[in-house]
Amino acid sequence: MAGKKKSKKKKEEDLKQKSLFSYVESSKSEKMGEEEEERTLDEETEELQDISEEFEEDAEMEVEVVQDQIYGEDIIKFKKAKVKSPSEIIPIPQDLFFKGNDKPFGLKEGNIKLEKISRESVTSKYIRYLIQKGEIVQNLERGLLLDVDYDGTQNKAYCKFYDLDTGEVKIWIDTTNHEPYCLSKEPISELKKNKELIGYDGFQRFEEIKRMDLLSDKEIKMTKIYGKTPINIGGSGTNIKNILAGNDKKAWEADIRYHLNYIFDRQLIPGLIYSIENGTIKKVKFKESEDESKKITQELHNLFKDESIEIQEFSEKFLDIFLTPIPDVKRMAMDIEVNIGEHDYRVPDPRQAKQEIISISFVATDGLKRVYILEREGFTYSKPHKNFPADAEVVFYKSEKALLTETFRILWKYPIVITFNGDNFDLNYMFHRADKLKISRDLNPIHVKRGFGILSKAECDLRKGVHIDLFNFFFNRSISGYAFGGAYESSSLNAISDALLGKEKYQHEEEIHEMEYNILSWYNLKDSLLTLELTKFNSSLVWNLIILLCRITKMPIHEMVRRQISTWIQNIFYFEHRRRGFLIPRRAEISELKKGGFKKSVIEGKGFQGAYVISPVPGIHYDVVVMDFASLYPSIIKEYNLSYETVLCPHEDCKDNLLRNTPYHTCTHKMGIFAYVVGFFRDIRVKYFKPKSSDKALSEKQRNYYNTIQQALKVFINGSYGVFGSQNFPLFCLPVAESTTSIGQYSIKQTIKKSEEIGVKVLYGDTDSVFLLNPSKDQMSKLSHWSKQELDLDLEEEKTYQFLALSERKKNYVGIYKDSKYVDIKGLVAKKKNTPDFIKKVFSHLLEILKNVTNNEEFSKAKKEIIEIVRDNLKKIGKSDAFSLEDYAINIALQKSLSGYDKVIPQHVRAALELKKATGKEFQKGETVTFIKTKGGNGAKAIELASLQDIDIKKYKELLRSALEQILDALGISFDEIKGIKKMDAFF
DNA sequence: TAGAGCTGCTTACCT
DNA sequence: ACAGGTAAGCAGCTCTAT
Repeated sequence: MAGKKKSKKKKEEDLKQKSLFSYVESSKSEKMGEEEEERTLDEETEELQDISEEFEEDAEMEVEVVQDQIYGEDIIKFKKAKVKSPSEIIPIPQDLFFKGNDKPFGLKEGNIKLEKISRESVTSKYIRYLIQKGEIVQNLERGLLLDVDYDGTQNKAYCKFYDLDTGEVKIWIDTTNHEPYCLSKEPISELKKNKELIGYDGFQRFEEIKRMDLLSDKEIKMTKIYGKTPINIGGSGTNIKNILAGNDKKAWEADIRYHLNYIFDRQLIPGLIYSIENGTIKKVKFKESEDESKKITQELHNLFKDESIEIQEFSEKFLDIFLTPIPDVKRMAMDIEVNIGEHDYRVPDPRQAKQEIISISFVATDGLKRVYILEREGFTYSKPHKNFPADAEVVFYKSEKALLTETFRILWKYPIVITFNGDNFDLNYMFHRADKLKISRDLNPIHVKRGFGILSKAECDLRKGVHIDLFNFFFNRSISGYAFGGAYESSSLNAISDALLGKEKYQHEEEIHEMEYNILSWYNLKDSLLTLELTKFNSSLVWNLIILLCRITKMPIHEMVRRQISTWIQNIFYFEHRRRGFLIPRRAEISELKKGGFKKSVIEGKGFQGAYVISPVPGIHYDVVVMDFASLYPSIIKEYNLSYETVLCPHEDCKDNLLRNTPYHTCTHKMGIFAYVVGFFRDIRVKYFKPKSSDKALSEKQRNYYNTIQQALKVFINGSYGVFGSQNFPLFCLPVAESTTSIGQYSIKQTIKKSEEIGVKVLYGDTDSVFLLNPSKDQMSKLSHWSKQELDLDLEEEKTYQFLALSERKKNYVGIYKDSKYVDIKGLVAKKKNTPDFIKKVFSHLLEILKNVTNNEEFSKAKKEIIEIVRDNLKKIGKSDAFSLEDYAINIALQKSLSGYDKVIPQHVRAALELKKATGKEFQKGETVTFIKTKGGNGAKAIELASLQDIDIKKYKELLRSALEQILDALGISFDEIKGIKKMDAFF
């Protein structure tokens, strides 16, 4: 039955900490401790049939199913296919075969003749086709702006709108005559003397403009230098930027990609609704109900009425962004299966596209459920798999070319196509495979571009529609970390793409190329079902999140889903600069003016000093209250007016406005751009959307929506400090980063002082928290008030431990929550994913005992039991009947490719190299190696090659010892003491 | 020449 | 192309006692 093996008790604390996404965390932790039973195909598939109902009512379940996919632990087990004699082969019923379709599609539709243009991109050709056909949209009532890009052939920006009335994508080309440009501080008269510039082919003309220069806090005259095309401005080779640089002059805003520049200049907001009238686009004020939006507008006005003018003005600009409902759009998920040979461990190279595509599945929001299957020799089909949905259809093809062609027909039809890893695999593969099969490019809907980012080798767009690769989105560090609570961090990225091909880890089961049609079709369809479901669950949470993030970042969807938080934040600030007529500074300008570096980092080689960690008071403590500063760094940035232009501002009268614990001053005239943007996000989340998201007076749908907004905001709030502190951030300003952490250090240190003054002992603390020994309500509120008064920061009660074990180690402790008895483990070896299971088992046994301890008497009792357990387990190591080989396994991730280890070769790398040599298995960056510590040889052996006799008993005893010492230390038990008892036992 | 002692590399964690 | 601080194990080296 669906999910029967998973217990559904949720940890109260998880709920509190992770809000909506807590179920991800809890399902993961439940998985950890459990033995993974083998689920049969039946169980799995029954689950899927119920998926749609389940997703409505049971959030926990959905993600479990999804998790299997993400983790590459797709648990489907198949029986090995039997080899059949020819008489056993039943032919496929004729009516299941594709019957042909002559209707033209793609660029073949209509009788359009296009002249050849060499080196033209496939999208550019499509746009020429639309122009010729008269299908560039001139009038549109309500269009959701999805994408903005640049088209080389037209030399113009173009937009993709989702027509809310027809569900189609409409393409609009800029009609405002926007041109590429960069800026110079030289006057036109001076620039005219530059023969190279004037004579340059790509140069267009000059224009005098004014910009506010934040660094000098003055309005300055500048020259706008127009180029013919974006590549004439920046990029590589000869261009205006380089010509200026060659003459020792600088160009401003020359590195902004054209389509983004276009968005900034036109102040377009992707994700909002626009209308087009006779070629002119206009933002639609979208108001479902006048009263409702008026009320919210009023509430938000009141919220910010005491804030700075900068925040008030900025908040106005976000009304639309938050108030406009997010339309649920028509979309289709798809997935392909490729015929991979036996014993082939490599992921097929999409650019080569050597193997045939044997199956493609489609699932769409309009009810489409379909699988296209290629007929191959030796396979039979009598009826669908018993779990194959009744409303899904299978179509067989005699040729791969027809199969792919018909796939393209569907791809042209849907406005939004969802894949999981389609950039690097599915779409990329189909594009190149189509070339191989000599399918006309005019029918091919895919546009393969060069990729960027950590893992993207390619970016696959659609010429007409929009492609969203969920792999990119889900593995964005901020999305996985802040929005989904780090739930799938432990999975290697490569394992997921492998899981989609369904081969890795399933060597013992039937492989894809051996599957009968009924199994293959169901297997293939299931992936698309899940992929679409990923965008649909929780009232389209993920889709809503994607659109909200587009609106907040002002990035086109194709770019937003593929970029990291630093680019998102950069874009927000560029857009804001342009909105207010601020000059976007050059990176070097900031660093020359504001050098910083007043304190060295604790860690050698880091850019600046970070947080302060209080040395713990070792021992057992009861009734410990943890208080912490609510979003410490963002609060500091807002309250202390930290921004690249305000810290060390040029005004004489600000020079004595020193920031605490730093040699820097900050501006008293205006609020800095970092300060008001981060401040606004923080305030509106904490004071408005977070309370709304749990407001019982609202409908569930509304609460869900507000929760999505507060979750999206959290991404920016939590990510902002890290981005500001990154040397690669174009607006990086060392004194800002230093001031943030330095004021943080000051705040926590003053808090310790104050606590002790009012008679509360501080046991420990890290960055933004203090662990207080049994404080009274009165003492806590005193501390809170003092913090607000003296530090301008909110110090709040976070949690209470009935029991807390501290060792002398920082970032290392075990606490048990007072009410829920939830065991909170931080940093201990036993918690780390590279610790062998048998150690984790012993450890959790100890914790079970500690759970009930509330005072010293109970503790002494527990102590005796613990000594007993440790002694017992030490003896068991290496005994054949005690632990299994898997219990000794150590998992370590490869942070680099195998060849990248040139300084030292760690054990896990040696184990991987040995396994590669023995079996040919490839390891990629990010993948996890599972190995056993062995006597002699390498000292390590991949689990695939090891047996129980190989284990190094001495090493494992050592490991158990050091893991347990972390907690035994705190309990006041010495390991030697335990060993001593063992000896005495042996004596008597 | 084995082993002690050290430094630096590597990974995983905490906030 | 988000930050710094901490713990732990090991690789690889030099030095030293034998």
